[in-house]
Amino acid sequence: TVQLEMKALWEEFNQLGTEMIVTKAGRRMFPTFQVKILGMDSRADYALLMDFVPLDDKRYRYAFHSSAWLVAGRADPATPGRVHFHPDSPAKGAQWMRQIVSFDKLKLTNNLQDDNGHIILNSMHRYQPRFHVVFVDPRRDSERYAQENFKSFVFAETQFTAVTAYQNHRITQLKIASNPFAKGFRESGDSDSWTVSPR
Amino acid sequence: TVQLEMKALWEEFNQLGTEMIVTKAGRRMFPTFQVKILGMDSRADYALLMDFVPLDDKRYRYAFHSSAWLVAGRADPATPGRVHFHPDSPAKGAQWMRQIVSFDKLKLTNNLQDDNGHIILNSMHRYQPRFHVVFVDPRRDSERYAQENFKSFVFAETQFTAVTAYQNHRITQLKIASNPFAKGFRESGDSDSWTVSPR
DNA sequence: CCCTTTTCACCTAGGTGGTAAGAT
DNA sequence: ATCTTACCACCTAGGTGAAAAGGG
Repeated sequence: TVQLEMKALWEEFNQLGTEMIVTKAGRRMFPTFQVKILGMDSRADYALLMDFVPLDDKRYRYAFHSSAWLVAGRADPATPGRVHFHPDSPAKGAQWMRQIVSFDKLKLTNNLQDDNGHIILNSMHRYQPRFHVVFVDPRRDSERYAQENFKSFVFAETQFTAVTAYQNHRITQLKIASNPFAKGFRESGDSDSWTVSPR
Repeated sequence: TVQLEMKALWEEFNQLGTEMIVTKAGRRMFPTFQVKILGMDSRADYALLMDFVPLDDKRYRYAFHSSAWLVAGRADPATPGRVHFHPDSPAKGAQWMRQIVSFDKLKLTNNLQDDNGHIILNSMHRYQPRFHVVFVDPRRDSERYAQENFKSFVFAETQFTAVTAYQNHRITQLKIASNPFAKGFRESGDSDSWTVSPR
């Protein structure tokens, strides 16, 4: 079983309509996708990875006057469907379960020619992150058991719209309030209410 | 075979008598111990690690007037003989050989009660870093082959004296001139001659 | 008009030796 | 006297959204 970390924060973003910045150089996600894993075989090897699937076949635009996302037509041509392996992969179940697994090295880009292994997404499109656990099968013909050695997890509250600049100002405000790296844009209270516990 | 990186810099320090700071919280080495590895089995698993052995059974003090290290008696009681595994261990030979292997997470401490897995050394004592390659033997009774699955490398130019504060001012100057993190203490030329290539 | 790119000040996070005070 | 500790200003390295400029 897998538990999503910072679930309350994800839900707060999701309620407003989460946006994630994509840049040419690659931008991290915030909130960071982090999970707590239980029930692995401590001594077996696993690889952990993520990918992103389109939530629909549409392109969106943001109507500022009504503060709402509108369908703006059919989706652009699909981007190369990349996968991000957690850099500690492969590792023993015991190591994965020891602490929260954080995908903070994952970056999103809109550069179709990206050469850094980042996840390529279309801006103004909606995506659903997926998390996959692959059991590294020691058997010779392990390919044949690919299905049973593969488990996927989807958390609906992590879906988002890719953007090159934030559209919904309330999303911007929540990012500034909750991401430590954006502290420079906080004006007032600074209530610390969303200070993220380290690692 | 194993090649020591930044060999010229190590030799320049060694000629003056290298000193490495030890602190309660742990201090990195500078220069960083880095090696290029050749001749591994690309598909086999290896663990890479370092340890530190006393160069002699003596305690030293520094005579400022003569700018020389003098023997100050017998060594203090030996510290716990710890080992530092490279954090990427274990990994395939191909991955180790792909690029320079850097032990930049290794830290030296004088705290006998250290709880962070750092290397514990006695200040004012001389040490020789050692580098070890362990072949992860897939055989069941691999312990019996420990000897043949183990290779050690010693570079005499990396030996040093552990200190809590620099003694030889020329060592201080060379550290300031060659360590990017000490750039704040450079006064003049800033010739960039010792700028270290990244990673 | 709508969206993207570039640059920037302002942060987090952590590695430097200097310095002065502390310890033995 | 000799060595150690704690704190500091000053760096490296890199993650933020704002703002202005760029592109179709």
